Amino acid sequence: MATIYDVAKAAGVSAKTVSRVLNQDAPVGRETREKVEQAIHALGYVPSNAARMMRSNRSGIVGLITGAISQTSDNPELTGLPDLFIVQGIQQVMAAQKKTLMIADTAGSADNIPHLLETFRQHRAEGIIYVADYHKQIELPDMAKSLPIVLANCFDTRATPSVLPDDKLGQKRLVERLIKAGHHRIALLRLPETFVASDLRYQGYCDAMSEASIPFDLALVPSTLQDDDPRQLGQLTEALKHLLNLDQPPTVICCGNDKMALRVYGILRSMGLNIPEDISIAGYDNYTLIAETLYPALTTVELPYRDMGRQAAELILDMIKQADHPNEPALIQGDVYWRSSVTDFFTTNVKMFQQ
Amino acid sequence: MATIYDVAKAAGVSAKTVSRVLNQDAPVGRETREKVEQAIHALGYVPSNAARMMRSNRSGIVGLITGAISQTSDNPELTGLPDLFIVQGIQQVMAAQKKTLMIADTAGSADNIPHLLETFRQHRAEGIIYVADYHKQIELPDMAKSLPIVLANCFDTRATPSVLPDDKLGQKRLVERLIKAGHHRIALLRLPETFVASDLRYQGYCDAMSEASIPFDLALVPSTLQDDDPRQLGQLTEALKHLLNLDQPPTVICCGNDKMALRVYGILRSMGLNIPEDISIAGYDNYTLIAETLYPALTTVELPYRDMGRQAAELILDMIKQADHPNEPALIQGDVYWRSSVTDFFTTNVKMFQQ
DNA sequence: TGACTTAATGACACCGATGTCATGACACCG
DNA sequence: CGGTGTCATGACATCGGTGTCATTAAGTCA
Repeated sequence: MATIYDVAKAAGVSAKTVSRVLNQDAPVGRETREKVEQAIHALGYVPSNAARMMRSNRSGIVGLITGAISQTSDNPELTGLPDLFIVQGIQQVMAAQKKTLMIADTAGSADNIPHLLETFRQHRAEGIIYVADYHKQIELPDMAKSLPIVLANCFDTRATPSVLPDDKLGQKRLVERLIKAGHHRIALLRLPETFVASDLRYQGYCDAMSEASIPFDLALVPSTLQDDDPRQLGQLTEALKHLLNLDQPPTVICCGNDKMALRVYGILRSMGLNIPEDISIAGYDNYTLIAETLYPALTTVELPYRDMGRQAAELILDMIKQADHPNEPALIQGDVYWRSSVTDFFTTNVKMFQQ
Repeated sequence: MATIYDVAKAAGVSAKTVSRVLNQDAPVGRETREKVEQAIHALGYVPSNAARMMRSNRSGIVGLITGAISQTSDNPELTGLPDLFIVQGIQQVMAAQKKTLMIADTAGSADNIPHLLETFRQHRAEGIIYVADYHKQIELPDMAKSLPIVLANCFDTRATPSVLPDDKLGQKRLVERLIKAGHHRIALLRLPETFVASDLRYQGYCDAMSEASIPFDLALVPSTLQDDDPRQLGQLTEALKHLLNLDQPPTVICCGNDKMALRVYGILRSMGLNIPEDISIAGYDNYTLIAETLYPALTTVELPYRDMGRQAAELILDMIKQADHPNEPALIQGDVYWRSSVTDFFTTNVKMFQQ
């Protein structure tokens, strides 16, 4: 591969002049510039990042640790790779800032993290973003303290800067919207309690109900589900039967996530019920593959992954520039996507065949 | 950040000796080694990849170009991010070989590719893998020729080494398995013709039917579908009505992919039909989020993404070592996943509630 | 017209590792 | 006891860029 000296020789100038042409950091004569540019083109010269880095001591590299690539199989309930959208948001910001994103993954085991950090250090990464596959608490090894670090979709006990989805507000907004559509008997099928989001969304549900002065009814919130798949189907069926057999059955069921909603669709239909004529269904996540493909399309709340990614990226870039960092997690809001799986009692026009 | 000289000074030895301890490429006295190791630990020293790279001229970096991170929205039919599994397979191999994977994405536009290649060159990437989001033909800029390159999930007209899913064989195996289960009237709902896979799978279907001496019936293969979402639902409904109204209706319908199968579930149920009692359904892709979550779980063919990734990674590493490269695309087989959406007429035990 | 600025360019050191070569201390062999 | 080989270590050059400083020529101002 050609070096700057090869270019210099070919153009009949000094290496430093070639450097000036490349970086435009000092005036270069028109003719000289053209000669140099020709030589660069002719030789197919591309400057070596390594050499640049050595001199400047700035790598322009931001490290990203995720289990997204090599899927974490510890929780089969959530193997949807949605966290990839976070990576996408990060990538967008990094590309715009001409930073290089170096992605490493945990291969499903947190034990690999120290090794990944080591690799990032070797490459002189300027900061690190850790992305979790779902909203959860984590604990990073001490080693991670020497570099600016941002957590996305997770948090720890040391107040490491983090970016999180606002699950509480999201569920609250959904329920508010359901109430506005004329629903009063609103059921909530919670995620397993092991998920941080489970409790936050429950709080959001309670807040919305209480602000609308609808008395809380525990019968509408069956106990949380187990997360191992084979049993969930049976539990779901039980929970649904329970809800449907109430004196005042719900008019709408909020599912813990879109995947659960997909299951609920199947079970309800096997019971001979139509959605949304007999009962309305809402999800959470706005996992579009499910939410938009289901028939009828699913009303749900977005998990604002891309936004979270962008925020996390901007945060780490700020922290790299100034060693400053926020103390509170950034909560990112997700919108309600209103689709045809929920009846709006105040809209006569019930669309049957619309996506 | 500490340098090798800092370590040398702290340990009272020369930089070269520290280097020897690090690389274990020459004998070092026991005592000296311990002093050096202590100094490394005390200073938190991590060797600079950039400096190493300059000397050795080997970066250990493999570049990866994909639209997976920033989703390609040009084909909303397939926005499932499945190609991420390919990246996962690649990552596995690279990590095992201690190579660093540098991931860049096209941000949805092929125009960015030259810029990405430039960046990889600056980092002195030793080879490049291009990953497509679905099986398709592509055309890379000429620029790409100077570096070893492997295409995954796509191919070009210049016989660039590539790794592809064996769509023909996959569909053939599925149909063979259906026939073995007692099905003779097998319908195929094809993907839009714009997809390479559409035709290959059609061929696989025909091969299996003809090898089983089942006469080909065009009525069982309605014309391919359009790929714009809103119209597809209507078309699907039409196609299904057509199939169900035949004198000899199919006992099983093969859908172009799992997502289409998800739609078909919804439509058939709204017609009052039960799966698989009234009609069996099969998909393609083994998109587990759909295939395993659907009720009943979906029989489908795996798109062997992880394997393709691994193959592509091993191929590029071979090409880096020896400038050798294969002329024929590597076709990767995917298994049939037999689940409860298809009736097996030779098995009395029809499981109803099993995933 | 002399002092001073600005443009245009090159010589040289330096960033942090490692390859090459040299050196001194022993051990072993005949 | 001198020659040869291995161990243990250091001095120094080198990889490919860029920062610093020097130099020359040309233009500007009082």
